[in-house]
Amino acid sequence: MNIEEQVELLMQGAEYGDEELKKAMTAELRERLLISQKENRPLRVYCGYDPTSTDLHLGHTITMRKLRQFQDLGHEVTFLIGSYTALVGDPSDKNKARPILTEEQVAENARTYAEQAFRVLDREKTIIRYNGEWLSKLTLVDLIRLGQNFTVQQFLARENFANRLEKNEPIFLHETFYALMQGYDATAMQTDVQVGGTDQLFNIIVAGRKLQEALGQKPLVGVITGILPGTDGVQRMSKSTGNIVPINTGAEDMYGKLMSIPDAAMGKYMRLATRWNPHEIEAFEKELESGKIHPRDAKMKLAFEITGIFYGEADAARAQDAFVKTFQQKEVPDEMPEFSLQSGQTVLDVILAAKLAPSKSEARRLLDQKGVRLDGDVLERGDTPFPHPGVLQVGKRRFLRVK
RNA sequence: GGGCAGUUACCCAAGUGGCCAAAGGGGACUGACUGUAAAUCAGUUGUCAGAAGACUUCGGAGGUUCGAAUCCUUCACUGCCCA
Repeated sequence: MNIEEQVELLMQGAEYGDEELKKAMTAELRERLLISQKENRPLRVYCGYDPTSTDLHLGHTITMRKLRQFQDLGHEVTFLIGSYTALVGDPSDKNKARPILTEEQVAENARTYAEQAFRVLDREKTIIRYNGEWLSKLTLVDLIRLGQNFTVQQFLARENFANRLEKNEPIFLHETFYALMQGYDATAMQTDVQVGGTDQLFNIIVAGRKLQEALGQKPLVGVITGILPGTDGVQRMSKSTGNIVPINTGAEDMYGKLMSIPDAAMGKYMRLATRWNPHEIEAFEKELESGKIHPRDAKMKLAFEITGIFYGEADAARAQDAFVKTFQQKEVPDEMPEFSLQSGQTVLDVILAAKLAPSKSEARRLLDQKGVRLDGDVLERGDTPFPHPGVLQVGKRRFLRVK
């Protein structure tokens, strides 16, 4: 791959919210890649992760995908665990301050976090570090010196602080430390390139670069990945919005969730979550536009690709198969939980006992809405004894083999 | 430290004594249709009861009242203004 193609790939899906900044970063990246090639020295690339939760979703992995691209091009990638920054809680893109975690929680989370990350990253080529390594050594004097590089106004100008100020929501003093700490990470590792989401723009472009300059280092290139919309296709994927594609709930679930994204969101998913390069995506979109490829089939290909990244091709194929059978041919899936019918149990009892609905009222509602079927026939009543063994379907997706 | 405002269901948000299990929006769920768990349309969305109905819920705890999400006291948390 020549340098120009590399730049194109590495900037795929990047968003800066400002054309000038994007141009500047693209130019700096090109320059660094050229130097790297000439000096035969890999670039030092990192992205920091705060192990504030253990359940990763697809949105968490887009920066990992970006790191992987650097890895595949032979650069040195550090998976930085924000063991210390997590103690502060990143105020970025939050309308509320994050809860502060204990050191034990952070350590525990970090382990599971890294484990899941290796489904995207190349384990052999990844350096794992903890920023407590250097942050724990900073003294109060050091912190004061770092603080001298910034003004309160710079922080207040940040969108998320400005928003909170506007809405009369609290901004805690310790939240301002976060950017300083993250900026210090960049200097401690003598970073060439830092990857992060748009919510990290300030931390990377302002804090990181500025501190590096102050300490006599060449300011890093920030690769700011765009936002991956959730399954609703509009809002950013996040747990609190409830629109996530979890990466740990099985191939079938992932495949299905991906098939539920709106057609319009496919472009973002291709650019941010797949292994496809810019040319492949362009060609793919052309086929889609010209009608050569059906949107449904396009989405299936996309779902297959992403599921394959996390579970391998074999499992992705099985998931696709199950999806086609269940939703396109409306067949009953091969595998489903089983339930042994006990004498005297009513339809409601079975639904509840098998946890197909959270409460009796909910189960009744499903019955009323004709959402409960036994071997394909709609069950109208819930208070009657369970008719006969068979396949019980609740809604479109929940199946139970009653014996 | 003083004054004022706020805390409502998964989230946002209306409600200022009975007509409130609580408007509206988002999300979620179900059905129809389809190209798919896209889009669109319709419906549902506290718990229990076959139903009539009963019970629990509006930051926590007490109280006033025949009756409280709504009034009072107090505690906790948050914001604003003043110091």
